[in-house]
Amino acid sequence: MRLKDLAEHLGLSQTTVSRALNGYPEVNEATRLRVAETAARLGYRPNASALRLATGRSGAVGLVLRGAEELGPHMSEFLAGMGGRMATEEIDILVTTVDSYADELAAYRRIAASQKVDAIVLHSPKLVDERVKLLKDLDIPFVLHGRTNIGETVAWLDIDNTGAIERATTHLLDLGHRRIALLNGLKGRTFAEHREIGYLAALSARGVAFDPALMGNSNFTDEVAFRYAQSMLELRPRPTAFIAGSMMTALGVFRAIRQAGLVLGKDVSMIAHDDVFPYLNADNMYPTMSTTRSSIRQAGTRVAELILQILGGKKIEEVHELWPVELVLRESTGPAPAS
Amino acid sequence: MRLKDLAEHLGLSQTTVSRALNGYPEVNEATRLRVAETAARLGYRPNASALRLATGRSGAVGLVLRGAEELGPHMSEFLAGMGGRMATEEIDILVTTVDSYADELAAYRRIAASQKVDAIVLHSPKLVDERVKLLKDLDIPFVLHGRTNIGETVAWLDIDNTGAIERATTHLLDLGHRRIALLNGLKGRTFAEHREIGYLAALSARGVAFDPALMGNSNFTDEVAFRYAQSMLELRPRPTAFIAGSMMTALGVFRAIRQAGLVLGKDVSMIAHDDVFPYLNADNMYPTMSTTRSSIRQAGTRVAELILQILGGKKIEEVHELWPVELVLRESTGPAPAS
DNA sequence: TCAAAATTTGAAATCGCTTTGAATGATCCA
DNA sequence: TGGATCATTCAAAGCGATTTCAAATTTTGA
Repeated sequence: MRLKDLAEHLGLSQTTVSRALNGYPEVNEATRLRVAETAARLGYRPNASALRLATGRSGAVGLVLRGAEELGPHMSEFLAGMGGRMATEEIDILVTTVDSYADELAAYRRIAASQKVDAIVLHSPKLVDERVKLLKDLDIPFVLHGRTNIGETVAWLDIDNTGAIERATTHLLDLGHRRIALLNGLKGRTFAEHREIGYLAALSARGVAFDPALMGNSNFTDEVAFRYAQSMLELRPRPTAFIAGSMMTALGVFRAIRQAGLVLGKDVSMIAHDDVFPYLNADNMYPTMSTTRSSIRQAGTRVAELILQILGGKKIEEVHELWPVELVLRESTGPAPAS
Repeated sequence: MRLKDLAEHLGLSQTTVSRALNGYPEVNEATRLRVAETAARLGYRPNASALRLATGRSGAVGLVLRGAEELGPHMSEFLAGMGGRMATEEIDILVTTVDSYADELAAYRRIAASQKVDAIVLHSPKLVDERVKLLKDLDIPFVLHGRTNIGETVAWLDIDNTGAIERATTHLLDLGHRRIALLNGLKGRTFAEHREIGYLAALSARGVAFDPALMGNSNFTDEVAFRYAQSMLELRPRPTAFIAGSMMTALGVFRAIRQAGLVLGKDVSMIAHDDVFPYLNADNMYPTMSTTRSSIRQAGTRVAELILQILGGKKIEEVHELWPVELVLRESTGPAPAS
């Protein structure tokens, strides 16, 4: 069913039908009603490609993922959040997976040149990230989830990683812990660097020396976390507290603690960063897990909203949001054991 | 940069340039080279919308997700698998999220009517699933991940859930277990029903009575699994073995076992179904986890391949794949404790 | 050597929509 | 009553590619 067919069916011109459906003012109200009713009855929908060609808008936003690493639980939550918001505007999300960083850059070039999307969501930035420059050169609107390239004008939404980890660390220090391990994200990623800054700031504020052996940088998988925690627990004196970068990490640390014959919340404390996965709940762990909490799904929803605003004409220098992170204390944190 | 610009730049007609780029035979080899070189140098890419309109192919496949529940770790792995394969063909994945089942049906209608995708991946089928009929009516090619509507001609790829759980159950019976709990997926979902069939078959083959109190149907979250396992472990006689529907479920069961002061692999055995998440490894658990294993990411890759075959003209009645599932025994399974 | 065949190129139609600019008829007011 | 204004409608021109059909040029073969 094309517009032409519908128009013939109605005995009207394509022009009028198109206008009627798109809410232009210069069409008789009775006609509009008749058109709307018939279109609905016949299940007419404009052909997406034609519509895009005519309007120059693709009705989609792009998301490029390095498949293996990035399409994990964090991303799927974020995606769910974005999807919810975009769905209400009937905007699609175009997911492109690539294998390498070079491929990622090429993917942006391709997407931009072929005009497949109206905007892009950029994510997992490094402190200095050339993707920003590329997207600017390509002149395609984008919102960054995270922060990068201090000083450069970019639309972004980020959580206060520094503040979160600083508070968590300080809290552990308050409880008497002095050997506090940090299982952080990959070196170079902005969020990981920010967390490190918060961690170091808290330590130095109390005059506690930083021990590089107590910091790990890796992906957030329970496996790597297990290994890290295991070897850290063999140190003497061993750490009495862990700050885990994600709930997945927390699971690994958890196992290592138990395997070492220690009790979480008593011998060893832990605070994990909780991105709020619906299937992995800090409140339902045993013992319940103290966390720094920020819903990554909500962030996805909001990023979608920001994209819509930018497409609506809002200036990117006005689009910045730094979300506070709450510290929720539960059973996994306790006073440092007497040494 | 439009085709027209490129053509002018080259002093050729759009026709010739288009042909040269698309590998038509009737163009001089020297010309073709010149065109290809210039196009590459200038970064020309055909406008996706125009190309789609002209060819009638959208170059995308659709995936409709009920956001909240479905965009979890399983789906993101599957998506990563699909994405990898589709990327090599420069086919996009269009992710649409919806809130309800009714919305899902409406989404398919919309997608089909607006011709946004060339094919659809249908997933998470129920034993009887009206979405199949809808997609057939809409006359849009699709591949089903899973199975449904026995007897109906559909292209599908599924794993042998029945066989997997039957073997797992049988193995536990062999170890002397008689009270075996099954934490299954949602009632009505094909895979869950298939697993139940395998479970019941194994029990009845050994003359072990089925106890409804030992079966749970729910989503695969560690939280629900924890609750189920917790209450099952309060039964007397209590279950001595668990079959967990996923690795997330296993984590919950794990915690419940430990909370009850029991030891996994000794007091209680467990076999979990492992979809092979890169961030949650059965080999690295403590104790290591016995599993029925089948990579959902590989399934995604293969489903993408099947879609390409169908788009290439392969008949859907020739597209069926039933994948065997391996049983990998590790430390979480042991002989039933003397009662 | 010259008509026929093969090679190479291009003009214009097409895909299905939006939107510009013009036309039609109805309404208004002096 | 008649010119100006308003409200509706439509024909046709894009949007940027592919593809049909025709034309120009070269090559072939008797």
